[in-house]
Amino acid sequence: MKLLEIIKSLSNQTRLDILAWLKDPFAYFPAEELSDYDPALGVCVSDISKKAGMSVPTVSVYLKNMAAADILVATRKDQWTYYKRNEESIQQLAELIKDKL
Amino acid sequence: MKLLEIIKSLSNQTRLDILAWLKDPFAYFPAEELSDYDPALGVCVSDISKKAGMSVPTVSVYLKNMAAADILVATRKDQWTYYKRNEESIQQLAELIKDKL
DNA sequence: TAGGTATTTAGGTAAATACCTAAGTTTGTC
DNA sequence: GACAAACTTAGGTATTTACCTAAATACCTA
Repeated sequence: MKLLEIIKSLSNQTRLDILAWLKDPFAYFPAEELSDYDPALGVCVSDISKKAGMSVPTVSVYLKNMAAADILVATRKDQWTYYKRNEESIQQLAELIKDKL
Repeated sequence: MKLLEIIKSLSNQTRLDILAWLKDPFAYFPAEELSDYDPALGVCVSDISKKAGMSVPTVSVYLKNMAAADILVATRKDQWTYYKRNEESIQQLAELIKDKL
């Protein structure tokens, strides 16, 4: 668990927002986009970029970095890449801050 | 507690290191600098900058930002500014990540 | 008031990050 | 194979951050 990498992957508002949106997709994404939502997969890049109001490439890189830091998990399926939160990592991060930081 | 501000105040290695050094000053600072160390105050700017191997102004700004984010507490005494960790804030941060992030 | 030490503020350059558009890749469908 | 949809990679500009030196401020002591 590389603390600095994680912190950097979280150090802008959009990235923090994405994490919040993915915590409860039904509260933040339009129902029609979630018609076949699978919690094991998460939400696809274009839906997230739409929600963020940013270009797909920008958001794609954000997500990729967050996945590299192990805060998100990416799953490629057909032509989509889905992202979901890595809850275990997030809890580990909390523990690390609590005990080690 | 402004999460983004806190995260930004922690998003470089030196700042993380400072937090670690202040957790156990006797393990990281030369004994002679700590001859009248007071845990209620912490360590002064110039000692921290020496330990970091960076200029005093650079470290002064780091410390100031971390204090603005409430992660450190600054105390001015005579011509020195001492910094110590804000343990309560750090625990709050851990809780926030655990429950809200 | 003069001079010294500790710190902060200002101002500058270099590197990193934020975003975009355009171009390429992957995968599915006709 | 041609085309479309979703995504990634490349490449560019603008803003932010890193870090320095120089100058200003604060506070002590003679």
